[in-house]
Amino acid sequence: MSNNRISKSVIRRLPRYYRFLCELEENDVDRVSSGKLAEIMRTTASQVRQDLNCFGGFGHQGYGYPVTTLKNEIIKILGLNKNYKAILIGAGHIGTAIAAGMNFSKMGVEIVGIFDSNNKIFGNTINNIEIKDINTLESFCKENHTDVAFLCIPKEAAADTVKRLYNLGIKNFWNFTHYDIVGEYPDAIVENVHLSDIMMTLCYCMNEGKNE
Amino acid sequence: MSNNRISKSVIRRLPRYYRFLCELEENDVDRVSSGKLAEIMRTTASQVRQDLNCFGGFGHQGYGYPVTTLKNEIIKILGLNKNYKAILIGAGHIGTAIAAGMNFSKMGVEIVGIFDSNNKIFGNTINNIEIKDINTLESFCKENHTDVAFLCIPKEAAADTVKRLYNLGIKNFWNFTHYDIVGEYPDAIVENVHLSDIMMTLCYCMNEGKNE
DNA sequence: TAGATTGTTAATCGATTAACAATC
DNA sequence: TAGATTGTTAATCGATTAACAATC
Repeated sequence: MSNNRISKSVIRRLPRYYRFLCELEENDVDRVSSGKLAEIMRTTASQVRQDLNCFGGFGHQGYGYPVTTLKNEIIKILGLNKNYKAILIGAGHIGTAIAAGMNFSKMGVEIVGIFDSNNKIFGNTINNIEIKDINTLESFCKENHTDVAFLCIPKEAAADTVKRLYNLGIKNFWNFTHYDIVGEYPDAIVENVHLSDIMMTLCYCMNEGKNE
Repeated sequence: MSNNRISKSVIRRLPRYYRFLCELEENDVDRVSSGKLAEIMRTTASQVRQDLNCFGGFGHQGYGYPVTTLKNEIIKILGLNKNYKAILIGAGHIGTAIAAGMNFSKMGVEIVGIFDSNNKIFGNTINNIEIKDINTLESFCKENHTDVAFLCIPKEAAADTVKRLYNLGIKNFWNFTHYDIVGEYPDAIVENVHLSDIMMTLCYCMNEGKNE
């Protein structure tokens, strides 16, 4: 797995390759050409070959790519076999949706703790995971290995919470707030999901061309 | 508002400009230079000026950009003043989180209907909006103008639902499913949110560099 | 073998950054 | 006026696409 700086554009496409390869596998397709994969992905055969070649020669000339092998390689490349432990902070609407609605086991990720500041919901469970007092965060993390934190809290609470997490050695974040984690902690690894930004982009696109 | 094809990269940054300009306005800052804005946005002054100039000369040499004016221009550019009417399909975890947790009025968007196929929740409300039987979709849309649909349903239901919506003349989608709307309807305007893809990208980044 | 299809290099395209004259 | 800062053009950088020799 030669890892000489893969661009973010390539990485962002990997989950899509993974999804489509899973579908092909389910349909008992055992090989696929870059052309066919490109068609499914709505891109070019060139891009498919360039992308996959970042990680090694998984294809065979005249044959294409073996579906299952390639799928398994992408699992390893993405690290879906790593069994990451996650904690979720903020059991509000979005936090609950994430914890209850997503299939993390498919990605080798496990939510091991859920925290909130609202004492009315302490002890409630989401998917059999108890909601704990955010004040017990430090003691929990000292006893339970944690790889990544999902931030589903109001923006006002974010700076303080991230500081506490960072001080506990947690540097990986899935951030649903508008707090700029990387601005404050340049070595943090962050994926931001700014739903309202995406909604506004959609507003633009709906509006586009309709201006005179 | 000269609209000769603005690139998607620029559009995706507009909501961030908007957010930071709102913050500046709240702090009673009345002007800002491209350099200062770049610092806040963690980009370059060059990019800020290039971006803003796509839409016209909002700045003044030697002075910078007037915060409130610029903010209001971006509202118009994004179309946050259009009062779009949305319907939400699927009142499960993510649908509920979207309907209950987001501040759409800030973006000039209003959810006017929520639909689901589960008769156990018909009549329940989210933010005072009643959950209706998906079978009443057609009659509802014929009586109520609808600009955009939020798709928060399982993938299996997506193809059929999108077909019904498309046939009702709805071509704008906020898509939380993995169904490929544009593949099927090339003239549809779609923003996809693939949360599991983002999570996998984060897995990669957490994994990165840790491979020998 | 002939046909298919890869891996990889070269060409193109687009986005970002730098530079600087214009001007408030 | 001098200093600041824009608007805009040119240079650079990166990502995508095209082309083709290698080879299964």
